[in-house]
Amino acid sequence: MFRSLDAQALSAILAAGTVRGLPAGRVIFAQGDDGLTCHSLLEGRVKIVQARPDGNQSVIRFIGPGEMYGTVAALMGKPFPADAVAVVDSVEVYWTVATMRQLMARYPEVAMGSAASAGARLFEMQDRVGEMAGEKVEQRIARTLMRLVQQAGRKTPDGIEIDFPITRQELAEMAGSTLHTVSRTLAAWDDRGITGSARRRIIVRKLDALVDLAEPA
Amino acid sequence: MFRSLDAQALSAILAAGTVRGLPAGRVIFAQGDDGLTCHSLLEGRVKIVQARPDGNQSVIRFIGPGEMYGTVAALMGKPFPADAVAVVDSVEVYWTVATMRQLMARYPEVAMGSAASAGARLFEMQDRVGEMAGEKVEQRIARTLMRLVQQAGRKTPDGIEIDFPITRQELAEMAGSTLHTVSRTLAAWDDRGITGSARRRIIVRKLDALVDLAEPA
DNA sequence: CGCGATATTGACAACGCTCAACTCACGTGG
DNA sequence: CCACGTGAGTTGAGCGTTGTCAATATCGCG
Repeated sequence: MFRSLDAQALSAILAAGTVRGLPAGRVIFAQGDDGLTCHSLLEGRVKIVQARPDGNQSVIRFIGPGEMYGTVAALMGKPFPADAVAVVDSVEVYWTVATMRQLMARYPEVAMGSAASAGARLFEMQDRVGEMAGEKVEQRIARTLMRLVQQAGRKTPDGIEIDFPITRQELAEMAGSTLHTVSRTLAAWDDRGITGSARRRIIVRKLDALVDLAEPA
Repeated sequence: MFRSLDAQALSAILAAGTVRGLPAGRVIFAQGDDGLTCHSLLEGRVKIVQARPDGNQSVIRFIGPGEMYGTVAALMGKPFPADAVAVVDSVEVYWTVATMRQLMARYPEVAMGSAASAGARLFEMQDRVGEMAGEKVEQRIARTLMRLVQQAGRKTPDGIEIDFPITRQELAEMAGSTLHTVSRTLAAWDDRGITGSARRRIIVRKLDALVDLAEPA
């Protein structure tokens, strides 16, 4: 989202905020907190998690380097609707809302960029609502994996690997299922050579097969 | 979203677009069409429906008077991600993207307003993803009804009525279920005096009971 | 008046969740 | 260096919720 800015503007923008390291597991902001800061990830991986009244939680999305988070809530003056947690050691910049508003006024690209990213996420969420509505669990897991591949896939000689550690539990919370079903499903896919999974690591070996699984009959 | 504009600006904005009537059932734009127009509803009710590959469809949301639709896709230069269909005879204004951009430049309130509404919808969709992930059907139907009450509730001596005709099929497509289950559920609620439903009409008699149903044990 | 759209209801099957027991990998501390 | 504990993953059995199939009832509109 900062791609269209020249180096000078970029460093000015960075200088206006605060850069800090985040150890794995660190809670960056919590659901219900007043949205007073805008964040952008420089390095690592952050998950956005929504706690539900019944005690379960659902992973809304993973944030990668270059992406913004917490920004929409902050700009709207609303409380954060979810937690943000670093899943690996990471580095982020954050700004106060006031600063972000000034930056947006001074560099319209920043405003444009975050509007575009909010729009893209809106579409993604609408798609997900549609998917969760009618599809079977296996298809939802397949789609979830496909999204992860797109957002965090790293090519290896063996296939495409999700480039951060993810548990079956988390995958289940994204797909709207349980870690048991995810475990069984992945085991079956591993047997068929579609994926290769180990402790907190997943490799997709046959992306086309995964696409087939996502599209029903 | 036009609330903060004075009368003069408002009529200029209206004059820049085209006003037209929409008979019930009319398709305003279709999923996959290039997003070349921005729309706002003046009167009536429009549903946004996403067709899924398996042939089923899911109702993303209902649009009421004063709300914009199709705008995010148009501004991003993307195809519309869903159909828009008038559910009752309605009246809308629409603008070309180019015109909308000029209006946004001239009246920043317009830009602000649509950003805010996009943000609100993003939150709503995130909530829905969370809900669909773990909740049981009855809870999802309850939440769906609550949303409809908020968006299109009209007070009557008997309770709060959804002010446009809605089928059980549509309710099912919003809640991610089947019309059969919705029918059974509504029948049970009717018996308990929580709702009163008739052909294409739903009245909520005990909103608090509905809220209880939405929150699991 | 008749047909299509909408809704109701029952029987049945199955998908996937819940509960439960167990294995395995890894890191930590004695 | 090994024992232990904890977090992650696997696997099995049983059952409930909910979708599928099917038949019928009702309402409205043309």
